[in-house]
Amino acid sequence: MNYTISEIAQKYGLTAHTLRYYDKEGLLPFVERTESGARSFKESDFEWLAIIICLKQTGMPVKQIKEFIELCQKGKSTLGKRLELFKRQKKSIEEQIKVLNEHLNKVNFKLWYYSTALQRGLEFTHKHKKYLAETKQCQKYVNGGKKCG
Amino acid sequence: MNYTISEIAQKYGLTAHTLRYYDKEGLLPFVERTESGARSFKESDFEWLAIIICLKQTGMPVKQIKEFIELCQKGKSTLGKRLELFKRQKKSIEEQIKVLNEHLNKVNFKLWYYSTALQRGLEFTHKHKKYLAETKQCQKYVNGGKKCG
DNA sequence: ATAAACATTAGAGCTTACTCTAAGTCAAGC
DNA sequence: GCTTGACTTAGAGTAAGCTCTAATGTTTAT
Repeated sequence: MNYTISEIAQKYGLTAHTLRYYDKEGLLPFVERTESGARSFKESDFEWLAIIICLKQTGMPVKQIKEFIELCQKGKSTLGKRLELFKRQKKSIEEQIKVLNEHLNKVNFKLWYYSTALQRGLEFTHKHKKYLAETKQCQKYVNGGKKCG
Repeated sequence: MNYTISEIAQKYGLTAHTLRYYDKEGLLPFVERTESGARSFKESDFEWLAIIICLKQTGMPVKQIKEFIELCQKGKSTLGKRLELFKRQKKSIEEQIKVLNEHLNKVNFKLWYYSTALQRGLEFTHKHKKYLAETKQCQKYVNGGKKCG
């Protein structure tokens, strides 16, 4: 079973434009063509697309994804390099998650701050003693006592 | 104690250019100036900078951060809107973390795949029975049985 | 007092990742 | 046979977020 570019675009939540752009950038060398030149995706391409989208969404630039695809094309002599690439990407994702969790704490603090302020109908200032005391308490709550923004 | 733009740039891992750009975009209306016109940051600006960087790193565009800063400038009548803003941002961050965790699974699978392939000195094909069996096993291991890539 | 090392501005330029347009080709249905 | 709609390409345009330049001014150190 073969698929057109717009079927694939829909399946992966992209546009046909974007897929052609990826192709032009060298991300889709595996995609075959019909006699008349139209791209013809097959089931075995799905895994490629999934990994491209994964790398994309974890912040890898298009150029670097292209390099990975090229490594894959070169055969098993590049297995080591590919392993290294994924080790780096794993570290990068873990770091991103860590940063996001820290920011989530900050946002939780702001949520607490604004909902408390709203409840009382007044905006606290940083000189407000009660605010300071409660801030400390909240900090304890949201991130185990570390200082937060 | 007051700080120059490059001191602040260094402290927050930005460039002076970027800080001026943020200022131009309306993100730093609280920054004061010296007699001669140079920006003069003070300690009370640190919290602003921290929250701007937090919103930035959690994917909020500069324009939207500007809107938040403007809300803050308008006083307590905007507390409700600010609360809403942070509720949305919290959801957004949680979604980002969720997506990254899913991708981390995919990357862990690739790590397992490449390190196994390297150990044996051969690249598995998808028709390889042993590969398929082990893929199933690995999938169980990395994400509790959900299909991955 | 003079040079070096900062600061300022407006505005141009760059990169990434699309996003769209124009002009054309091809296959299917009426 | 002709229209419709999906495909193709090259290449222009766009938006975000910087990044840098040029011209100028100010502060600091010798």
